Amino acid sequence: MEPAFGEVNQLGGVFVNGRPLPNAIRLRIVELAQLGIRPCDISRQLRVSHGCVSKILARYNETGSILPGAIGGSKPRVTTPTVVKHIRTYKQRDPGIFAWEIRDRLLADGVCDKFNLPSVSSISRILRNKIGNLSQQSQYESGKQAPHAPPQPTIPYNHLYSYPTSKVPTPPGMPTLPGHMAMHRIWPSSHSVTDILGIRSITEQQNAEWFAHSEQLCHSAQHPSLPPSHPSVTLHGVQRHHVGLCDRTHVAAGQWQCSISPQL
DNA sequence: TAGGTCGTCACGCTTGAAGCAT
DNA sequence: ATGCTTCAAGCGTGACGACCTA
Repeated sequence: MEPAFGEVNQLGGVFVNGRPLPNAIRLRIVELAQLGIRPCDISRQLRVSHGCVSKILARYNETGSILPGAIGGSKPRVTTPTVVKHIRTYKQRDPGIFAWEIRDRLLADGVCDKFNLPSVSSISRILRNKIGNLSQQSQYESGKQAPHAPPQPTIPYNHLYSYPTSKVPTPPGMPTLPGHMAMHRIWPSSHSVTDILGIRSITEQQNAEWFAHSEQLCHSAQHPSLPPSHPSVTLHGVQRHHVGLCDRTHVAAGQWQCSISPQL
């Protein structure tokens, strides 16, 4: 089956319906806005719809993060963290316990009522997916951690996109600042828009244009306070120098690394 | 007044967890 | 136990209307 290679919007930009824009573009939107460039100009320059630019900027202003939200899934209607915790406890106390027994105990202990009681299959899934390596984990724990095979970092529920584990996830409690979100992350695996679209070369070229163009826009934009050649831009406490804001050598759509060092 | 800008929303789409069926 | 379906979340686009400016 031939995969869909995205669509082209009215501005000539390539997008995948239903999928978020690459982080590189999202960051560019915020950066250009920080430079004082108007959203309509950003929209035209990045070939992203005005509504999208507006939405991303609004989200950034509200949350301080440019990252897209977690797509898919549904709210934990029954298997809440508390329920999972109790299931884990039951399993630890009695490794041979059956799913239906766990279900009964959840009800008996008042952890759940008849309305939010997980099904047996749900409990089985929890046991398999979330507590499946319990015995292995407890071995590690009892043995003061295995020297190798470090445990996966606990990903908070409803986390944003799970990025490849080789990349550093945003620590819990740490605000998702542009500097941290850090474009050290790459776009999700096979769903990478740039990979799907095969637009890396395009976006690279576009980025080069953006840098050149944004420089012009810096001059033309009503932002006289910004020195045209080496503006210092602060993104939520993350100050960056140089017009490009990122090392050009690091620019590659979807794998955009910025040399950002938070100013402490 | 015309053209540009901006915020908002409906739409069609993707995604993934929960729940159900086999 | 496994595979399928359902559902709810988020995505970007495109269009609309209100507002602003020359």
